[in-house]
Amino acid sequence: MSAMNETEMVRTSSVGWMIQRIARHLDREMSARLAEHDLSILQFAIMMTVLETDGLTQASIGAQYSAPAYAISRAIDHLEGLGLLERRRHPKSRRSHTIHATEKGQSLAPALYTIVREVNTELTAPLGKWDKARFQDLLTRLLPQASR
Amino acid sequence: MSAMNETEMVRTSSVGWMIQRIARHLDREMSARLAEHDLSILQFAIMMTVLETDGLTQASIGAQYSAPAYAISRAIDHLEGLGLLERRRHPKSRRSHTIHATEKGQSLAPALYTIVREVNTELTAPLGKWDKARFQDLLTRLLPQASR
DNA sequence: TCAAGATTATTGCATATGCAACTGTTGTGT
DNA sequence: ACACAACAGTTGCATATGCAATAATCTTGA
Repeated sequence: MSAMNETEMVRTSSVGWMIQRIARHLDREMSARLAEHDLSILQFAIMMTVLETDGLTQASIGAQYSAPAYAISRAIDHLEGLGLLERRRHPKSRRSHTIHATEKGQSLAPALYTIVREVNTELTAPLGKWDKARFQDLLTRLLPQASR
Repeated sequence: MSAMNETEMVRTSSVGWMIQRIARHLDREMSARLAEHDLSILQFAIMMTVLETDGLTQASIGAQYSAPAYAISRAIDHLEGLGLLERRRHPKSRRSHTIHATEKGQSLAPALYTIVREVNTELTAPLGKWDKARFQDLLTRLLPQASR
């Protein structure tokens, strides 16, 4: 404790600081792997969302990540340009679209799953099975807060 | 398990996915509070680093976050413009600078500490004392990986 | 010693991102 | 039915960011 100034104390005791560090590493790792498919992280996240639930509106996709509407709009422009998704008219409302994965989009799924699994495996390598489960549980308890 | 497709399984079992979610929330939270001081998150991180260790070179600051040199360069331009830091000639090498907090920079420290503490308190609110310590320990074990 | 390569920092340019304004549509209250 | 507010999505513009090229300096090894 003798050689530690206040800044260091604030930093080393900060859970947020550590999470940011890890997240930035994950960002770089994911970006590097997604570049091969010409996808940004947000575009990837949207693909995953649409693969999980077909036919969502842009607004409801955005709500999942608290992402602003314009970001979703542009990301879907890109994904539509790649032929992975398509906008269809909403059956009930003329101002919204429903978003659907194309054949090509669905065929990309396995590659995306692989990326997620690999990055996760690498990240959690230092943890044993028990610790990993515990960690996952702790994160889950923090998530609802983060989604507000 | 019946109503869960593969995408959902990949997502919900992904530690990285959860960390990203939490980190984005933290980003927004921090950015909002730092905006008042006209600081980005990187600029804030650099301030913290310099407050912790005075006289580092830009390269060594960058190494802390695996941040590219140009990002440090421009962030320090900004911080110098605000009068929080200053570049001085390195005593041994004419191509590097040493970075120092000004009076004004040092006087900003308490405000920065407060922001870190508040955001952390809010984040870890759902955890009890024991869980929080456990969480911190787990993160610490993942960090070395993330720093590579 | 000195040429070749590595290091430190900066900058021009293209792309990405955030904010605010805009269009078109739907909901609400009178 | 109508005016007005709220909502879904898009886009122009300014700023931020990433990449590659540059300049200056230092290190290394023949």
